[in-house]
Amino acid sequence: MNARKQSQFEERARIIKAMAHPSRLFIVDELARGERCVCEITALVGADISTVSKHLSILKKAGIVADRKEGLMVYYRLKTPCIMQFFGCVESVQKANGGGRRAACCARGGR
Amino acid sequence: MNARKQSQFEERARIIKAMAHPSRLFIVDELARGERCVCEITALVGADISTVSKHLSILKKAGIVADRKEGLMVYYRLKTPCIMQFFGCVESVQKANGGGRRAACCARGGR
DNA sequence: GATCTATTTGGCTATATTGCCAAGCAGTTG
DNA sequence: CAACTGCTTGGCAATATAGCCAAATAGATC
Repeated sequence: MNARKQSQFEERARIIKAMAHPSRLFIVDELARGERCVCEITALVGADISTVSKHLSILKKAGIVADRKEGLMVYYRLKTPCIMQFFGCVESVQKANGGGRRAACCARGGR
Repeated sequence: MNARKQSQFEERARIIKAMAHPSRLFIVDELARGERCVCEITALVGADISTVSKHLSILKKAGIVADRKEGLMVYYRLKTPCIMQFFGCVESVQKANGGGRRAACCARGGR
C-alpha cells in the first residue's frame, strides 16, 4: 500500500471512527430531526454533560456537525446530512446477516 | 434513551467500528474487486500476517466478509457488498468539508 | 462587576484497540 | 507419519478511547 493510498484510507477511517460510538450515532440521528442545544442532547443521551460535549467535539472535528452559539446556548446541527446514509449502509449489513428481512441492496436471487 | 434504542445503536456502532480502521477499509476496498486469500491481502496491506488475520476476523464477526477454505488457503470475500456504500458516504463528508469538489448529496445552492 | 447559566477543557482512571512475536492448528506432500 | 505451508490464536506492551469530576470559560442578568 503506497503512501497516497495509506493517507487516503486513514482520512476515511478518521471520519468513520467519529461515527463508531452508540452515543454519537444517537446524537447524529437526533440532529437529523433538527438543531438541538447541548443541554437537550445531554438529556436525551443520559450521560454527563462533559461527556456529551466531548462527543460533540469529536463529531465536529470530523466535519459531521457544526455549531452555532446563541446567547448562553450552543446549538448543534448536521453539517453533512448525507451522513444519514450511514444508517442505511449499516442496516443493509444487519439485514443481510439474518436480520429478518433482506436488505434491498444486498438481496440475492439464489440460495 | 430507552433500552431498545440503546441496543439498536450499540449494534450499529459495532458494525461501523469494524470499518473504523485504515487497513480494514483497504481490505474491504480490495475485496470489492474479488475474492482474495489471506496471503494476497497480507502482501497488499504490508503488515504481519497475524495482524491481517485479526483484521479479517473482526470484519467477519461484523458480518462484512465471509471466508472459504480451499486446500491450504483461506479465501475472503465481501459478504455484504452494500458495505461499499460506506465509501460513498465518507467521500460525501470529505467533499462537503473543503475537499475541493462538492458532494452531490450535500451540495447546497447558497452560501 | 458579582453572580448565575450553559458549555468546554483538564485530569484522571478504566477499558479497548493495535500490532508484533511465538506457539498452535489444519491441510498437503513426500 | 514427519515435515512443510497457510492461517489463526494467545500473550504482551504500547497506544487510544471513554466517562466521570472538577475547574475554567463565555455570555446573561442583577
